[in-house]
Amino acid sequence: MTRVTIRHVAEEAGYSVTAVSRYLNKQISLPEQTARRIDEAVAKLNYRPNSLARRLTRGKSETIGFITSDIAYPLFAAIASASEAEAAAHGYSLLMFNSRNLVENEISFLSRIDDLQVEGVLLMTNHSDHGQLAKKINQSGNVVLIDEDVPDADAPRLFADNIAGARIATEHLISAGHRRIAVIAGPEALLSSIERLAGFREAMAGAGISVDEDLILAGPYEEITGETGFSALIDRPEPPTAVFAFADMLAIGAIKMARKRGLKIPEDVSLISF
Amino acid sequence: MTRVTIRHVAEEAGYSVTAVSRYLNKQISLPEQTARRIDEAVAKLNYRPNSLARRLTRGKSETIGFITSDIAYPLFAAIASASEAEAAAHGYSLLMFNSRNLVENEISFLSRIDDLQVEGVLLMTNHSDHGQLAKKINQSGNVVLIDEDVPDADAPRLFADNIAGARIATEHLISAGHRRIAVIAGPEALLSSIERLAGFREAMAGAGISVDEDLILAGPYEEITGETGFSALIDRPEPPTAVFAFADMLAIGAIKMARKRGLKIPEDVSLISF
DNA sequence: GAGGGCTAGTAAACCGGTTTACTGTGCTTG
DNA sequence: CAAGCACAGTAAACCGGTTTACTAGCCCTC
Repeated sequence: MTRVTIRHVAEEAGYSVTAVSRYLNKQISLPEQTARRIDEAVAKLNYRPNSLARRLTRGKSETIGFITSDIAYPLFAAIASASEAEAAAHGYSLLMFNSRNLVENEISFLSRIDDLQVEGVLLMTNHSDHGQLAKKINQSGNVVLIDEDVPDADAPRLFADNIAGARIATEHLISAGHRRIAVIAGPEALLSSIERLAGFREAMAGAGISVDEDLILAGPYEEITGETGFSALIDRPEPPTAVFAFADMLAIGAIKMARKRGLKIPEDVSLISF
Repeated sequence: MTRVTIRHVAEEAGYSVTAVSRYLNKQISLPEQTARRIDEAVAKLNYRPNSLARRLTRGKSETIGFITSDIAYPLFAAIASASEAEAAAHGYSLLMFNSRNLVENEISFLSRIDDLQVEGVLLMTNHSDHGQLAKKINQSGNVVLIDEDVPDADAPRLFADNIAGARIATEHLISAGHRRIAVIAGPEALLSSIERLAGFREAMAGAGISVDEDLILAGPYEEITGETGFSALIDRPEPPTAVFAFADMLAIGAIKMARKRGLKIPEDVSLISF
């Protein structure tokens, strides 16, 4: 079963390759009879253009890269789903990469812009950058930063409203009567964590509650941070009555630890997550 | 900024394109000095081979398709993450497609095997098939069925142990003292749902408990099925004390409905999910 | 000193499309 | 009735790699 190429179609139809190519790409209009003979040849041979060849000549891959630390994180999976739908609507496909939160992986994935594997990249990083990533982004171009910032990168950005979101979450806990509210935050240098913390402080200040700095813990956006953070908070002499986790993975870790230690949510301690 | 091609490198190094190509692909060993001059030319021009061109000549795309109904479903996201990791370890990439559970989308995505966009496909379907899908799979080849079967398809398969899993889940509920156990199942024609139901019945029979057929509801693996199913079960004259949801999406729907109706899990009714 | 074999390369065809530049024919039109 | 133009279609170059088949020079050996 050798592949059917456009040359086979041309031969079958009795026209030149050029005519077939241009007709199939609708760049030329041919008399009805000619068109029909080409259509028939295509149908008879079941011709499907080799998309690799087309992309090579066109210089476009009709593919967009999608880089997250791990697509198994629910937020990223949701963004992936929505992005793929929009890409598909424009005839594009999404190429998925999991960086495992390593800068070198992110950079090597971004290189695929250079070798034309992808036309652009949606980048959701999850750690702070010391310049390498920004440099690569500026070199390659066609990168969009989603959810998390890369300082000094020259790229469009699309972020959640972290400040307002955190304020609303905090206000919800306050209005439920909580005063001792703990925070399990993300990495200290990350925009999302900084902004969410700002929103939290804003809400606390607005309610006239002073923030107990000992109740603010930070760490990577991973389950283990939620587990150890929750444990540490509960062990304090004056434990919090509510915990605000800055990400779902942190909340999941906290829930697991609560169960392990026999604490019930929300009876024993309230939990809210961004 | 025109692209740097292998011809530029050859010229810069003072050797033929052939030599450069073969050297870079390690198909030839050259004297140290020659090798160095090529390396230097590559470095100086910052040459990156055009992967589209390479794929065209090699006839391989080093890409695998990954088709789910929606990658936002946690199970699929987890499988995607693991698959991508394994693919990356072999130098392959994963192209993501969300079929929205429509056969025609699955079929059109599978066609990308035909036009060489992907070398193979991991297919997780979520509905029963009336032959079209199986036909397409058999035509294209290089499809692996994951999580859910397509009858009559000639393809390798990788499924969860649905029977044993459902049996264990059911036994867990029974050992916790439950006798009136309800089931919110998946689509009746789907292998996963059929097998899980078999596992459930096995466990019930093993414990000598008769199954109340009115407590077995079925529907698509979507939140709404969980919501309406849970509601219907609760409204029965003799409601169940425990509910076994055959998928996470069903359980999420059930939890939402429980909250809406003021019922607590597990105080008022137990819930377990496959 | 002719033949064999190795080294260090090279020219040209090829992958399967797209695109540019061009041709031959017939119909208008001044 | 010759110039101009539209129509229908084509040959060949091109995209940027890989691969096949081949050569020129050198050393070794019988």
